[in-house]
Amino acid sequence: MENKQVANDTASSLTGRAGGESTLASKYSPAEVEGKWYQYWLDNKLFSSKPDGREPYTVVIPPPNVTGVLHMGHVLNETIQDILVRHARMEGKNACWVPGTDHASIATEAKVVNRLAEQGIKKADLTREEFLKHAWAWTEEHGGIILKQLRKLGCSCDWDRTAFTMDGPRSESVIKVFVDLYRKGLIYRGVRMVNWDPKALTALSDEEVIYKEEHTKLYYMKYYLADLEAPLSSSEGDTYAPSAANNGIEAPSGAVEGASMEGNIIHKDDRGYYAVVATTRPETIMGDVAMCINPKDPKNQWLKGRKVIVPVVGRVIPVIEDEYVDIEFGTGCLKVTPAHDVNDYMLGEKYNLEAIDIFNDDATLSERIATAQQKSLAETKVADEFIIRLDKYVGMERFACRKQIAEDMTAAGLMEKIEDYDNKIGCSERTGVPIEPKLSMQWFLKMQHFADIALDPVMNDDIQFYPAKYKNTYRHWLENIKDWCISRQLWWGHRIPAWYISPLPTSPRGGDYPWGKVIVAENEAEAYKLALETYPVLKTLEAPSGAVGEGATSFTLRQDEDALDTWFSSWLWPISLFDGIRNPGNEEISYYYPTADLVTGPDIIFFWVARMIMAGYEYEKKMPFRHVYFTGIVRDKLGRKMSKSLGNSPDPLDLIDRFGADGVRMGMMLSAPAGNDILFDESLCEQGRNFNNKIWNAFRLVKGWQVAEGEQPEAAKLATGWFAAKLRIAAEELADDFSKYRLSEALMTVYKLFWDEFSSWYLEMIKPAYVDGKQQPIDRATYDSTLQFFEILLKMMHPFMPFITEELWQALYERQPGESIMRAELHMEASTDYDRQLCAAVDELKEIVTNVRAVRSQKNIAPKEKLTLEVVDATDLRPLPEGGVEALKKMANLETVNVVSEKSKGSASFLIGTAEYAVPLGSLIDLDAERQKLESELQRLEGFLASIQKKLANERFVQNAPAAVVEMERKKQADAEQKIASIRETLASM
RNA sequence: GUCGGCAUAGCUCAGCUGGUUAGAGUAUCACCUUGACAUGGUGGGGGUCCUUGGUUCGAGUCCAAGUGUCGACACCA
Repeated sequence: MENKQVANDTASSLTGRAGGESTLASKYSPAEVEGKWYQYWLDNKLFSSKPDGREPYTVVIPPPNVTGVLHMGHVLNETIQDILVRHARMEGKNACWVPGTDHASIATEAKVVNRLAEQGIKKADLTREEFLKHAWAWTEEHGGIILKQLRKLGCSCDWDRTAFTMDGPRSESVIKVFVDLYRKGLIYRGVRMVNWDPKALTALSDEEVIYKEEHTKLYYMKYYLADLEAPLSSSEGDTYAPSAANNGIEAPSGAVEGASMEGNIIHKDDRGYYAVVATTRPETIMGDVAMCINPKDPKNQWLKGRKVIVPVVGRVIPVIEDEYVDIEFGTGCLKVTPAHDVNDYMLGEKYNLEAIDIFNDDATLSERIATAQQKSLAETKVADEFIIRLDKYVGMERFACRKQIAEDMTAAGLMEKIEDYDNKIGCSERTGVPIEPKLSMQWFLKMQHFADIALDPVMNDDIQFYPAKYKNTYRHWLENIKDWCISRQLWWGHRIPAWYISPLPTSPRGGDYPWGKVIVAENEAEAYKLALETYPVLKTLEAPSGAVGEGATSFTLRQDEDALDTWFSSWLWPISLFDGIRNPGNEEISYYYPTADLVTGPDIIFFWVARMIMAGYEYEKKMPFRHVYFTGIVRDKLGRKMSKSLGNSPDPLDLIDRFGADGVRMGMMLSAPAGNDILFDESLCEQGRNFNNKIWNAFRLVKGWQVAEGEQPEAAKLATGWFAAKLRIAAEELADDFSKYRLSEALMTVYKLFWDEFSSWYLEMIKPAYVDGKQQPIDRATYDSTLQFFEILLKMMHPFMPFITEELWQALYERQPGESIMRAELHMEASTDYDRQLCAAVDELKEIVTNVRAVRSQKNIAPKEKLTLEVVDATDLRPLPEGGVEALKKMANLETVNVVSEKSKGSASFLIGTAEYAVPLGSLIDLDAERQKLESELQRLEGFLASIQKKLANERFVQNAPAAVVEMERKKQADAEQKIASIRETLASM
């Protein structure tokens, strides 16, 4: 409490200060500053955007799940967006960052179901309306927490535009699009094999299935020949090839004519001949309707045309032949279960096989298995030894059943063997449970049309991907596109706008009436109208008493129960946010669309990115965004994915408390090279916080100075000229980094610019001296320049660190109410050749200073002790820029800088380029150490020279290399020779 | 299995169309409680640029093969 009071005073005393003595705390305290400025930005509507004459810069947020909480992945993603948005805003663009949340159909519904379960309520006991009431309550309770958290991070979203994928305008847009696509013939309904999530009880799209490696078993089961009368071979043994060489062991009689018995692998035991089928899912034998072999499989020729008995079940099934079967896998015998495997389904279609669905929706065993068994046993006589009554499995969970049936089969002698097997199992992305392929009636979107319109713009870089490698992934998906299953057996989501025409109890039945026909329309009234138009026969029916409205007739409409896949709303996001679906061509969509940059993870390139591109071209005839920046996955510093179970995922809000939002943002960006995974390390946030502190203290220094009118010192004149040049050059580097989305490099550029160039060099060069323990005032010109530089630096840093830069920007000069660094534009002049020369000259000065400091360090000379510097063998000080001598004296703490023809005895010398400098050390000199140092330098130079000479001695180099390169080598040679001579001379004189 | 990315200092990464004996940040070591900042200052050490071959006057950079690693996609009854 007390602490806070002090800090508040600090903050308020800061604002409006114009010079004078500093009472600022020596440590920057972000907690006292960040909330204040965020509120200020909100109060002054600084995030808000309206269409105007400026160039728009639009970003739509990848909407986080409405009930989600902020995690490190969000921090990365949103920080990048905020940096881009703030940068664009400061370029003078009309930046608009639209926030919002996603209803996340399946995830949210699962959460609501769980919560209801905790209260002892089952979803099945609720009506749709009741359930939705709970879901909305949950959404309102937890919804938007994440948006609040984004404010802590400093995100400059236009909050007035906050949208939700299930709010009014977005929902209407979704429905409109569904109807439109249906009418275009791109949406259809049909029974297909889909990915069924038995926990969520819904179908999923192919993209929602993730494959997991698992250690399972491969079960080898015996399928006995149904022709029990076939004569057994006279020989013993399980496996043999009945060739002449094998003592004429006979194959079972009745083989298909012409089938070669050569190389067959035949099994038999005392029950008879059998085929072996390998499967990972023995429980699915209950749905077996055929066995399939490859007609070209030499080891299974003997099975051609036969019938086999499904073990346990006792059903007699045919052996069919199809080249789909892999001869090499298992035994080459495939059991065909059309209801429970995608490929088997295809075989079933091809050979007109029955599909026996053995599971209930929750993947427990259905009663149907028992009924089917009874039916087939009634048709065929199968000995009891092959059969187990299936009643015992009814209601059993699928994995329990698998275990049980394997045990039972082993006990009954129906199992040949069981092997360990590594398998990849398709699991639900959301619930994690293994997917059950299931035949069901679903809605699909035809994708070929969309793939056709969405491929080229990415491949020819109308839409640019960063990094570009994801173009390949994108192309691969589009070139192998499959139809999109868009219906979900869920309630939380956009309900499919399809109605089925149903008779009333009083309605006549019969072929003329369209009972069960589907009508797709935006709402029920429309559907009603459309039904009557489409099926005029409905008009002939008498309206029951009490029916109202024109054309009211004796039928009813029953709406489809299913909801749409969440992504069916997300794919419209860049359009629906500006109401482009409901109001095509409105002012907002015309102005803000296409958006500029999309920042998202590569994991949703198909779910979302590709589909937005499709919708964009379908509905706006234009790309939805110009650039896509794919972030990496945030991992811990050991490279592991962040996960709750590992406990290696820090809470972003906790990090913000400890390091400040600016510090966390910086920590994140320091480790975030575009496109690579991010190895997040808390110590980077610490580095960020330290940088904030550095900025803060530089500010304390500058604002603590007394200003006096007076001559500008030579050193300061040089420093201000140099730093102005440095800023111009840095601005160009920054612009280049931004244009390539190299944000961590841009950050590193400003980091070094501020810390090294500004704080360590510039401020030290201009800092007024202390005389008699009192700091001297600074001259007006230098002070003014310094404040200007500081302001430019703050602007450059603002996108990365919005809070501290606002705090200091406000305090740097007198500001008007409502003004903000956010809206302060940063326009820099182009750098010149002169700038570069000046920087090179100052770099040389810096090198001299560094060398003198090194001499001090090596000789243990206190920084306070003044030294002399000799410029050896020069006629004057011309190599140094104007003011350079003064700057040198100040930075290296030199008494004098002398031009000498020969350096003093007992001095430490060094070379900068070809110029030699010496620091006389008198008795402090350690000649041996000095000699050693020079000799190692000499050795290095000689090696260097040798390599150059070798190059130049090579005729082909001199002939083939560009003249400029050869010239450069010659210069290097001359320089090296000169340096060597100079060192030799020194050594000789020692 | 197919395709793609990556491999450079202890760590994380730059290094662009080949052309100084390879750079940054961080870590580390030594020294420094100076008057903005010890969340600091100054200085130092640290590399077989994964391996092998090739192209070239010249390769961290281009090509090929291999190894390791990460990812996408496909199949696996």
